[in-house]
Amino acid sequence: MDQSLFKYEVVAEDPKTHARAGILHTPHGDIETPIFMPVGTKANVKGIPTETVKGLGAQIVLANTYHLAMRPGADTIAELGGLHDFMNWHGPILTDSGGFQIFSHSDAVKLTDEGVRFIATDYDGSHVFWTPEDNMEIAMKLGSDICMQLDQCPGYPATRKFVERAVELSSMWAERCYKAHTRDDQALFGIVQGGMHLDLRLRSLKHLEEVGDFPGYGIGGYSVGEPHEVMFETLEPLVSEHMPRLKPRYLMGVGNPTTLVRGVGCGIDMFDCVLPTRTGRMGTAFSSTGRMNLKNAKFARDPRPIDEKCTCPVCTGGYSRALIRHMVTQKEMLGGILLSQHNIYFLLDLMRRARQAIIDGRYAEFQAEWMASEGAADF
RNA sequence: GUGGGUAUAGCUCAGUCGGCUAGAGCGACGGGUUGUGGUCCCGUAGGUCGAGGGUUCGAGUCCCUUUACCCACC
Repeated sequence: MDQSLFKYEVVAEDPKTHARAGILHTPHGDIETPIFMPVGTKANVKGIPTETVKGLGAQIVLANTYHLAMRPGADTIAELGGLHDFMNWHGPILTDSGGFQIFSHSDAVKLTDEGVRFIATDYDGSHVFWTPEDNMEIAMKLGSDICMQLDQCPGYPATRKFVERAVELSSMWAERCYKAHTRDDQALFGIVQGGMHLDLRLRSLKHLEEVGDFPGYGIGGYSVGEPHEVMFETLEPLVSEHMPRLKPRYLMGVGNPTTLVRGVGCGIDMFDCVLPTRTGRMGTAFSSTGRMNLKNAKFARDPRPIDEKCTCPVCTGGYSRALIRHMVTQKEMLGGILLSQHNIYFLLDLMRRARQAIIDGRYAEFQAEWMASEGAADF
């Protein structure tokens, strides 16, 4: 990999917290951090056209190696010019490896040191065996700007022994991914595991640093069922005291608005989460006054926008709570689409404001204001 | 008018030989969802079993009367 294509610059550091603002360069554009990355697992952010995703302010989107390898297949995408052309998104793309699917499909997965065998029960039930090398080959065919190593993500609760083995396996796979990954215009991030044990987290990080010079680090295995305080007990010291300053830090799969604000305070640069789109499709909206369930009867005759303080296209576009409630309860697809857009904008805007606060040197105040606000109450 | 059928939750319907506090799906109401197995998951409310009488230890269930609706035939 050509490190010069993926330079990470720290633009500002907050004096009182560990928050920092940065720029991550990629071959398809620069990313201003901290950033929220909308999830587009199967080559689209569910329900939202790419130009709209861009219009909401997204700078980078996710896609998923496991799902795209199953359908339509890595060769098909490569033949069509790669993932950017295929999904009609010409900005930066990050692909997850399929490590999370080892966790979420755990009853249809066989894990060995050599690799992972998936039973594709969500497709046609066929059996697929992947080594870390196979996984890198797929990622390189897809051609995302950033790909993630294959890893094992333990759930919660988990025994220390189980988490320890996941760290060992993920470290071994990190080394194999690192050696197999040869594409210059694509960055490979290692992933720190270790569950809720700080010493295992540090061991995992140390392994990765011994493997090679990763251009960035994912932090996986959080938000898998543990209470938020349990997460921050180890996340805060891990990130603020031990992770290299000049590498981007990506907290995988997180999360809700409050966790993002606190995560930035710990020094996290990148987040992704299905929460805004999944809960949006089911009728939930983020707002400055907290979580809203648009299915609630109290919105049936409410002419106001979802969030009166929100400047997103949905809230400024004339869509009332009453209409959105009607669409969601009647299972009209536009309801979930509009809520997904609003929720994505909400997190993107939150991170934009967080970045400005860091640049202004007042992130501690920003975080305190958020934590005291109604918006933080429900999360 | 005659014969037959139906009537149970807001809706569509189960309910065994008469036997515990009458169920389901949908709908309503509320909650959930964290590197997308998601039109998904969990919970709550809601009944004079058309009405009246009878048999029975016990009736949504059996008998009689009655009302409404449906079908067929005059």
